[in-house]
Amino acid sequence: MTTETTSATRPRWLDADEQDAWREYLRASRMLEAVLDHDLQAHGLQLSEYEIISVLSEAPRLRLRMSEIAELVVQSRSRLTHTAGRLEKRGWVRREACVGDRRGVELVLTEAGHAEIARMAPTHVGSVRSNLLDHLSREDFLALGRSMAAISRGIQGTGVCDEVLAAELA
Amino acid sequence: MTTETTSATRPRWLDADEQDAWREYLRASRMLEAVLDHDLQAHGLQLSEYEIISVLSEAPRLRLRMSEIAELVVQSRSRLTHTAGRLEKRGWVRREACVGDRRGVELVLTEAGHAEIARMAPTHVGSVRSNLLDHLSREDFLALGRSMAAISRGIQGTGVCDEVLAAELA
DNA sequence: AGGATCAAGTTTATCTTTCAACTAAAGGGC
DNA sequence: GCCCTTTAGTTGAAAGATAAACTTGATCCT
Repeated sequence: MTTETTSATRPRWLDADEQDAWREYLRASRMLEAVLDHDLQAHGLQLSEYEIISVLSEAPRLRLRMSEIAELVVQSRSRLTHTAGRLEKRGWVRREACVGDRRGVELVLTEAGHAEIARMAPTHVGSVRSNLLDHLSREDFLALGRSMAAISRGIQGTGVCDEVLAAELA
Repeated sequence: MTTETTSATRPRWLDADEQDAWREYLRASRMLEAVLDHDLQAHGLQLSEYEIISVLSEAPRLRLRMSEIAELVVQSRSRLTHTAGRLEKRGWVRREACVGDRRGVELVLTEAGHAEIARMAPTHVGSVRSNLLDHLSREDFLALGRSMAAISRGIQGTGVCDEVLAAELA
């Protein structure tokens, strides 16, 4: 029996089809990121900044703890601290002390921030549509979503994230 | 006159399923990037650097023009210039004048570079496997590849890339 | 041929991200 | 209560990415 472990052991190569698929994934994901980001730049904002105010806008009292945001948008805590600082400087977001936990900080969406996201959501959605949805059937798109969900569950399950996220969310 | 382009006009929102799929996509793609990048760091190299020497290693005479590389790996020319400089400093890559076009520069994989990629390919493939392939059936994975291919074709087709890549590959 | 235009790469300054070190507050365990 | 470990978040310096200006060489047009 050839030992079958998960990661580095016996790294049998990808076959031609798998390799193509992987290439396409990498290429398309980069293009998508570039084009979505570009479209948001019209509003002077990057995708990763947009994501932050977007999750805030859907949170219960328009507020979330830093660590929750970091987890949701997959950014390191450090990066989030810096980015939040920038958003705060523009007045779209405000820091507040956390009630139960005096170490904690909550990020709150301001009025201005709320107005801002309302203003750019249409553009962004249009952009997601024209660069992603429009090129796939609804079924293919939903299947894509399911596959990606399986991947993120898988990554979280491997314990790899114990290392990475320990580093990533340091 | 209100200028009517494809993207921003009539931005009907995504329905709940579409929205979930989009979220999952974004989240998983970020996690994947983080985890693959992390695994390569063990060899002191980022994914975007690996991609460059990887495409070189598969090119006809282990060499490609800067602009071709930029196109293949979806990086701006400027970024590639900087990154190539770093790789050159490590001795994995070398710049050579381009024969037919005196403006051109070819990036050539050195012996050391070739050895290096041989050394880390197993790790990387293992990482792609354990973080991506292992969580999907072969069919789902190939379907993912097809969908992503459709997306990149779609993005290139919109003419959006006329703006973006003009900017992106500036 | 001669000038305008365009394409390939690089450069420099600026902005963003990462990395490692740090402060401060919770949680245990005893 | 006290010490030890863990968690939350920040900081500052270094590394990397972006943007715009720039150089040089090709092309096109007449």
